[in-house]
Amino acid sequence: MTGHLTTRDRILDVAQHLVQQRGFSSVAYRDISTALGIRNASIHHHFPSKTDLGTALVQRYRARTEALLAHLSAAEPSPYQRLLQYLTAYQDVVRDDGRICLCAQLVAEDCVLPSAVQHEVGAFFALSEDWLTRTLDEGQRLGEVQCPDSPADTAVGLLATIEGAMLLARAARSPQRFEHLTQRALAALRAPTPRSP
Amino acid sequence: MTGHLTTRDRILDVAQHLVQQRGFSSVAYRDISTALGIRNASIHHHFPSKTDLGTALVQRYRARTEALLAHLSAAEPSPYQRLLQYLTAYQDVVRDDGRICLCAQLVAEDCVLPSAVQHEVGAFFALSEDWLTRTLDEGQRLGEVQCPDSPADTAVGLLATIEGAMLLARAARSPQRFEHLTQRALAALRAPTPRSP
DNA sequence: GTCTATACACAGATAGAC
DNA sequence: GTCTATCTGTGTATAGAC
Repeated sequence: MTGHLTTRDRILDVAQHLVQQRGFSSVAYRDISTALGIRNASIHHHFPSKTDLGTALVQRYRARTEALLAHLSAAEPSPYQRLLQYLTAYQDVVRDDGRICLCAQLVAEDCVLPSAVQHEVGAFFALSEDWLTRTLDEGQRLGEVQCPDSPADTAVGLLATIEGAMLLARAARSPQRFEHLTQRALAALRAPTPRSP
Repeated sequence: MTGHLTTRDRILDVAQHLVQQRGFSSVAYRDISTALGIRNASIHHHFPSKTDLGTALVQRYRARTEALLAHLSAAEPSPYQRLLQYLTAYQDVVRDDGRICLCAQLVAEDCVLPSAVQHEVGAFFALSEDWLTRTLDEGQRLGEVQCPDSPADTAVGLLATIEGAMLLARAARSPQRFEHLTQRALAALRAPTPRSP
């Protein structure tokens, strides 16, 4: 369905990839334009200021995440499987070029970001937290999941572990570290099967 | 014992504070010099290049952390209390001006850092992980702590939660969020008291 | 919508006087 | 050890031709 991407979309794609690696303030127009074989001025035509670029970046990221989470909730009946697939999405990112969650990267440089970007980042985490809370809650009611605390507290704890695991995996230069860490965290929440052998 | 700080030390103090807020690449010589009422050239006299400054910064941070952990191990007999005091140190940082762990901040901009700094950051996390592992292990042998997995795996999970909690607290602009999150994570590791009422 | 050319601010860094 | 003065590179941003 995506045979032809507009220049605007290709700018956002490259920019997101680079920001996930280096951070917003360490990505220059030059980096994006050379990667695309265009000129700086072309980027400014689509995004007049860097603030505009940053804002579009997080807005798209949040909207896509929102869509992914809604899709998971609709398509996968098992809450525990939903959580596994949620993790898989992040694992794919971490495995690729030392990237991490866009918003984990952005929140690290929070105080030098345009306020519009700051607010979108906050909204992203609130969104993730809500979805995790609802999913854990449903999983618990179905007997698939066992939360040590309330679903809401467990959700924040899980989210913190996931975001922190990206940092540790990057420090260790080991994407595997992220996978091990998060899978263990999720396994700890699985309810014991009612009565196996 | 610290009535008079050398200029070098004062530069490092201000620089660390700023880097913990904004990140290494977003801190300029200008920021440090104006904060101290000196000139850029003076900083260059003590740290010829920014790489030198960054390296000295993480080296000192790691050495101080090493000293703190050694002190905790020596001064506090209860492993669980040691963990609580470890958390307290981070809580003080998070409460102050939106700062986070220096190395959490640095690892976010890992790929734009001088390699000497990168390696020190890796060493910091390895150090923290080792100490947590030993402390959890001892706590488990004393019956104070109950690890869901091996002490080593539990230590990495705890460290990830702590580092991630800093990011979430910053995004939510709520230092309290860090405290709640980490205290819950630690409480989950406390072994049930043998036989209370 | 993309280009060339350029303006302007600020970064890190160096030379040399005091 | 700190200063003034200056160099050089790079960043964002704009004007205007095609």
